[in-house]
Formats: sequence, C-alpha cells, structure tokens
Amino acid sequence: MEISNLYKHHPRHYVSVDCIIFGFNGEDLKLLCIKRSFPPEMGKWSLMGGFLGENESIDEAAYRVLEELTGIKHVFLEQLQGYGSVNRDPAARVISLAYYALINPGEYKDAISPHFSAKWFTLGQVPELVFDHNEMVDKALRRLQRRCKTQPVGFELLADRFTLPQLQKLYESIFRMTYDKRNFRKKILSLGILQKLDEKEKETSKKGAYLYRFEKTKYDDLMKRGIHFEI
Amino acid sequence: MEISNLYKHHPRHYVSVDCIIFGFNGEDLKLLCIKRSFPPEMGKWSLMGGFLGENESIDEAAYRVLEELTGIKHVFLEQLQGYGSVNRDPAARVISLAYYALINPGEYKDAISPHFSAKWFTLGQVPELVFDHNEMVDKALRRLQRRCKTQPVGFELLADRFTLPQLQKLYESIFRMTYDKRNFRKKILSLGILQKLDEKEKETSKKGAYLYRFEKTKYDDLMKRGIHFEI
DNA sequence: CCAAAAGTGTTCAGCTTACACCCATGA
DNA sequence: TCATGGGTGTAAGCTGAACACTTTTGG
Repeated sequence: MEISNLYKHHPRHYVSVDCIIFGFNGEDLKLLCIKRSFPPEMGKWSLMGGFLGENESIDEAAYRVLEELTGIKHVFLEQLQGYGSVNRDPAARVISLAYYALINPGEYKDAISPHFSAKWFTLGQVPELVFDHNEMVDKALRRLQRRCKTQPVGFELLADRFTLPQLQKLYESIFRMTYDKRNFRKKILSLGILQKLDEKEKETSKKGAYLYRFEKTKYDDLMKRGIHFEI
Repeated sequence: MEISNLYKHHPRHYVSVDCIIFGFNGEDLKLLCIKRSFPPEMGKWSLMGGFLGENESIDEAAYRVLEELTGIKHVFLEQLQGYGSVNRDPAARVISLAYYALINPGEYKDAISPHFSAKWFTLGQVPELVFDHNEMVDKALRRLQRRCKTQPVGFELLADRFTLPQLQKLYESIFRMTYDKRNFRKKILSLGILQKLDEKEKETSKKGAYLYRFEKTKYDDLMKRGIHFEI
C-alpha cells in the first residue's frame, strides 16, 4: 500500500486552536475575549480561535491566531491540552487545542484588532463563553498559577522594567491572595534573578519605587544548576 | 448557510490518541510499549495508539485504545497534551493526543493482548520509539511526578492493599531518589489517608510488613476542606 | 504639613532532615 | 542463631509567617 494511503479508512476531523489570553493592567488579572460576529453562537463571547491549516504545526496555528487578534508575535504561549467532546461545537465535530498566552496589555493596547470586538474581562467577572471555553479558562488559570510558582513567567505580564509593588500586585491577582510586602520582597529578592535599576517609577506614588529588571541569564544559571525556585 | 456546512472550507485532519502506560512491579517504574506489526515504522517500538472515531470523545478513544491492549477499563487515565508537528508521522499528517495511564501490572498481566507484542521497559531503559513518542514519555513522567506530589495517584500503581515499604519503593522509583524510611512513614501516615490493616504481607520478609489500604473517603474530606497534601 | 505609598528586621512556630538501634521470623 | 527486612523517636536547622514603624515627596 502507498504510504500516503495507510490511514485512508480512518475518519478525519476539524482541528482548531483556542487561545486563553491573559493580561495584567497593574491591578487585576484580565482575560481577552472576542464577541463572535460569525456563526455558530454569533453575538456571544468567546475565546479567540481558528482552524488548523494543512501545513502548520499546532503551535504555529496558535501563534497565528494570537497574532490575528493582537498583532503581536513572540509572546509567552503554552499549550494546555486538547478538548474533544463529540458535541462541544454545535456546528460540527471539532477537536480543539487550548493554548494560553501572557501579554502585557499596556504594550499592545493599540495593536488589538478592532475587527473582533475584543474586550478585557477581569478574572472572576468573565461572562459565559461559548462551547467549553469557560472550562478552558479555569484550567488555564490553574496552569498559570502553577507555572508562576516554579518558573518566572509572571514577568511576561509586566513591562520590561517594573517595581516590586507592581510585581507583588501581579502575584496577588494571580493567586487571589494578599502577601506581606516584607516577606514578598525578601523571597523574591533572595532568588537573585532581579536586577535593581537606579531609576524610580513615580507615577503611582510621591516617593517613587525603584525599577527592577528580570535577569534571564541569572535565572538560566540557576536552572542549569538544578535549582527550582518556588514563590 | 446550513449549520453543518459552516466549516466546510477548512481542512480536516487525522486525529489519534497515544497512551503512555506506566506500571510498577515492586521494584521499578515501567513503561508498556508495543512492537509495531504494521506500517509505518513496522518492527519498531512504539506507544499504543489508535485513531479517533467519528462518534467518540477523545477520552473515550483513549480508554478504548488502552482496553484493546490491556483488556482493562477503569484505570487512572489523564490527558497530557496534543502533539501536532506537521511531519511527526511520515505516513500522513496526524494530530495526536497523548494520555498517560497508571496500572498495576500484577493485576492485569494475563490480560495484556499478545496480539501487539507488548513489553514492559524500565524507565531509563526505554528504547528509541517511533515519531515523537519518547518526547511524550518524558513529559508524562514529569506529569506523573507532579501528580504524585499533590494527589494520591501513586496508589493506582499498587494493589488494593500494600505495605509501606512497597509504597516507599514506588515513590523512590517515580522520583529516582531514596528516602529515609522513618521520615517517609511519618509523612505519609500523618496525612491520615491510609488505613492500617491487621494483616501482614510476608512474601518479601520473614517478619512481614503490615498491609495498608488507601481511604478515599478520608482523602476526599481533606480535599473538600481545601487541604492539598505534599509528599 | 500631611497623606500616600515605599521601604526595612526580627521573632516564633512548624516543618524538614539527619540519624541508630531493636524486633520478628524463617531457614 | 543469624541474616533479612520491618519498625520506631529525637534533636538541630531551616523556612515561612506574623508583625510596626520610618522615609520620601507632591500637593
């Protein structure tokens, strides 16, 4: 048998990717949703998604979908898992691969395509979404929490330079807790992966807070030596 | 447009499931592989897999594939993630959803279908597998380690009744470490989810070791009260 | 000068880790 | 009786959590 015909008796399926896009505005963790202007479920809130093409990997498809909405490449993007209930999409059988992305909304706010009627929702105030998208969001949040505990992905949600109070608010909104600022600073600085700058950010206070930068090289060193950090 | 025709301009893909089947023989953590008796890559070692049917969910497909090989239902099975590089399968574009399963090989050793030339490999001695299957196994092992740290899934790899030395060996083989037995017993018993039986297992020692049973109700109570345990 | 946010150390409790000897029994 | 694996307690160090006051400066 021709190699290309080996599987021809098996069914084929539509495959899509759906993106859970997280952002942080300095106060709350946010989710970017779109208002569907196309059937099925037209007019309802939804995650941004798209169908998998013939010649792109699923990761490439996720990046493409993300770029169609936000105009940006090179963001943190990680696959969650596949969703494949038979009737999850009323229009047809579709296997969807959920990805979650972390972006800094401030940096890209003008890039988000108006074509999709996108809107940021505070986590906890996310509306009912189509299909199984709410389930995906819940799972993505738990994954984000876990990632933030063992890897420095939180920084993806902040600008290049950030203050410790900003970082603390980010962690507090991700984990829906409050932390003692002395303990938080002690812990985060003890990791030795932040570089203190000589500059202060003075927009949110009169005194001003020192800016820091995440030092990827120091983090990579730690990882090479097998040290996993916890926050 | 007819709802069933909404997606007709999008490509469709073969979708498969692949199962990483872990077992524990009392000494080592094992992986169940099959020798492919069919193309492509005939004769090579592979994970057990199968194509997704028209009217089954991906979870159902994974259970079906697992049952075809092992003859068993109702085992621990969890999805890892999807794999979708364009050329991961030389025969055709196939999107695969990887699942990992935990079984107690002793209980099912006669049920494993001889049709697939299956063999248990000790982790660390797994041969080169077809496609991206080695990558899936690595990922599954890391997921298993994480699961075992926060949920009592290790018990899935043991018989209903087990001794503490057996349990310790299991954890040691999963995490490739050794533990101090006093500390291990203290920690595991302090969780309060094990029921000590009056019976001893005397096959591996003259003195005999007490048998224990995992008490799911106690564990569920803990979970309800929001206590996540760590081992 | 005062309101508002940034920055700073110490103490205590609980947990983790290290560590050594006796017990029961089949051969 | 002895070899083999099962079972037990304690002390030290470390980590995480609780806690209050001073500093800076724009308005």
